[in-house]
Amino acid sequence: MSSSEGEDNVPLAKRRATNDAVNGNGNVASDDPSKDTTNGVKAEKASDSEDDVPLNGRASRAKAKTPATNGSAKKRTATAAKANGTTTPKAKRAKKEESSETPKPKVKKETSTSSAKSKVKKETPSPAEKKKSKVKSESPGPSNNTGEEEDDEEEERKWWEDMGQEDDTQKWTTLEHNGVLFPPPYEPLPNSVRLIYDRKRVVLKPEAEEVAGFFGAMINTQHAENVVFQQNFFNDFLRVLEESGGAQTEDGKSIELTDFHKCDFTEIFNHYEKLRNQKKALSSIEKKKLKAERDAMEEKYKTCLIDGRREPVGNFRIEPPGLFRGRGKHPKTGKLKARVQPEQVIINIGKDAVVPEPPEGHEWAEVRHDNTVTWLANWKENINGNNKYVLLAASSSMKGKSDFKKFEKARELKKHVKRIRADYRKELDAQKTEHRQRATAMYLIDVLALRAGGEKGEDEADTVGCCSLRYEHVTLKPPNIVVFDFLGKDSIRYYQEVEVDKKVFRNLKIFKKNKTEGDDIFDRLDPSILNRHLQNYMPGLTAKVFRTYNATYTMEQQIDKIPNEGTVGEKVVAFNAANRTVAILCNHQRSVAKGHEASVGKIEDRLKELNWEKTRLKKKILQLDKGEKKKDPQYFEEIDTFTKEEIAEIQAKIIERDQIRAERKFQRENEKLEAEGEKVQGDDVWKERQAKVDEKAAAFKEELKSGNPALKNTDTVEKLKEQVKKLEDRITNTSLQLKDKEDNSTVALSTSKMNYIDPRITVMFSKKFEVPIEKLFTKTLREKFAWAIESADEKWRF
DNA sequence: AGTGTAACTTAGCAAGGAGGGA
DNA sequence: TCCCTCCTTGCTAAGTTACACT
Repeated sequence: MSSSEGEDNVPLAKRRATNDAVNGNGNVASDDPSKDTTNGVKAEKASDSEDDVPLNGRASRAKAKTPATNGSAKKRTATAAKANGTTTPKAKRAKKEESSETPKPKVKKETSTSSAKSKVKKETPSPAEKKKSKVKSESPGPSNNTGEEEDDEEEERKWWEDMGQEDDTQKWTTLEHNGVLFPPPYEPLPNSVRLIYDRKRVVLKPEAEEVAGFFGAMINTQHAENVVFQQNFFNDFLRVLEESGGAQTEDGKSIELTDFHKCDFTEIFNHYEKLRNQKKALSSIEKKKLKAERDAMEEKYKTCLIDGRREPVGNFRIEPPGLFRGRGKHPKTGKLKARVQPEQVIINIGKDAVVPEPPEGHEWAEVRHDNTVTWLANWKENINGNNKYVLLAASSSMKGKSDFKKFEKARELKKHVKRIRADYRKELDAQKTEHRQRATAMYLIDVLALRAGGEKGEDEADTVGCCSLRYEHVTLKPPNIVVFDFLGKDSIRYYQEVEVDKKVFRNLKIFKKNKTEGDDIFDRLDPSILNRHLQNYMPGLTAKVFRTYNATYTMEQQIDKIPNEGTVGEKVVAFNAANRTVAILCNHQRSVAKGHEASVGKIEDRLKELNWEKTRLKKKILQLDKGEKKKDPQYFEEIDTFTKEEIAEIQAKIIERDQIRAERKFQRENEKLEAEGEKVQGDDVWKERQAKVDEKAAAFKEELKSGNPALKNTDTVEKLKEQVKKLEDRITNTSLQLKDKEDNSTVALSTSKMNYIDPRITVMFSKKFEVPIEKLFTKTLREKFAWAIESADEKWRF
């Protein structure tokens, strides 16, 4: 709604990220800097120019306060909000709670369902409440839900119409669900399939065999070639082997396994490969039937009831055991990810709901009734000790609300960004190193969209973000070019040569002084310090909000540049180009698809061919009328661009292709005839076909010699010119396609579309440019962003 | 004040299915 | 019509951030 008032933002210069990602298989693509197409980047976004907002007491106070302050976050939040004049929902709540008798529920472990419930009920009798009681009466048995109440759906889904006054410490009032789905038990291999060790087939207990199977099934992947992965797998395998009583040869002698390289998994691999193929080979009817069976069995897990509304559950499946596929140089990659037992799983559910039954003979670790969290179940994973959660699906109102809030927060930042930028510009000169570092980091986060960059442990992959940048990640090229080269989240390489503000350059130089490889550049800074500082400007402001803000802002700028003309297809391409700018800003890469090079090569060949065909047409024109050349010499300039060798090559390719096509066609026709019980075509037919190909080849040869294509007697100058035109269209189209393919080969558009670009921008584009939303959002995305599709119009502004 | 952890959000990859061109 | 490509979908790893704890 807030119309773009300000040019407070110079659009980001185009940058080109490198494709040198780690491919997720632990192989850091060995650096080949020559490959890095690096364009210098001008980074000057936060120009203090025309700063009409008075830098009033607020800013200076915030600044003065920050260093000394160690008051509670709550206090600061309230102050900031007050100073702000804008009473955000959060601030309102804070005020409310201060005055209300009940202190803010400090709930973490113990459940305050009842107290929190009653409190909220008194304060906000929301529409959802009313519905709740209504549905409640309809569905008596909590957990035998099969998704009936379809009637009041439209009503249900419009949570976005009354956003803003909800309590976000309490996530639900009633919650019913059917728990989680465990993976099927291990099915031992048939006796014909064994691990082979030192050329001997060995017998394993199912426990050990399962682990060997995990590896065996993936020996064709990159993981299996990673030495760390092999080591970690083998250690865990040996441990399980020992625990299960060791291995025997087939004649019953016990055998000790000690050397990974003596293991031969081919039998196991072939077995699983066979199963995969069998599954693939099923008829579509059988596949459908199996799917229907699976769906029926999973039905009850797919939804839950929250405050009486039926909501989709996301990952209700407990993660199956396997080998941990840590990314990049993760030290634990390949370790055994153990099977999760019900005894490890905590169920979170409403107090009055029926608790789902654990699998026969088992029990849940705990049944909890914590309404301050959104998860339905959780367990601790054994590799890193992380918690895994069963959460609602992206299309649920719970996720929708939090998405909505995320984007609203980014929009809120728009109001403050000018001042924040002015401040960190000024603070680039601060006396205190801490402040100078903070300002420099803010610059990087704002301009380059870096992540916050928290500290990481020894037992994780060595990746960094802004605050954790080290000496070796930043190279300075005077006067003010900085080369960033580091592995970020997911071990994706960030490589960027950037022209930065002179002060930033100077500061980085200072921060690097007297340090060496391994030392933190920002040694006085970490995300919590940075975020604490940001809270002074705006409640809830953190480093990551800048990524959202800048992504959406950039998208809006890009869209504003698109002319509202042309076909839908052209508009979609333009939209994607805008999207790509954002993806590049956020460094969203993907590894190049396996067949990419080949398929690009194919298109290039095709282009070459088309261009050659064009020169042929023009040569034909000249044969018909030499005078044409005088009329328009430029038009005929290109006719000699191809050397004889190139032409020969192109011709050979065409003939080769024709040959293959002719053969294939002939074969297929015969197969069909045979299937229909008719007589197949004989040699004579084939000879005819072959002759045609040979004829063309001969004509080509002749043409190569003479330099002139043979004319057809239907050819006229006009017709030929028309053909040239058509060819030109095809050429433009094909090169556009090629460019798109190349541009997209290393850039992932989906991540920014899904997580960073306010969907209302896309909806605005859809409406303003009359491009159906289906062309911009997939079905899942449309479900996820239903709130945006309904609430934004063609005038919507970020 | 620093550290650890819970709770989410963000991320790229693999498999599979839909859709489009020869 | 068939194949192949491309895109979606599902999966789970890897981040961030708030907050509890000491």
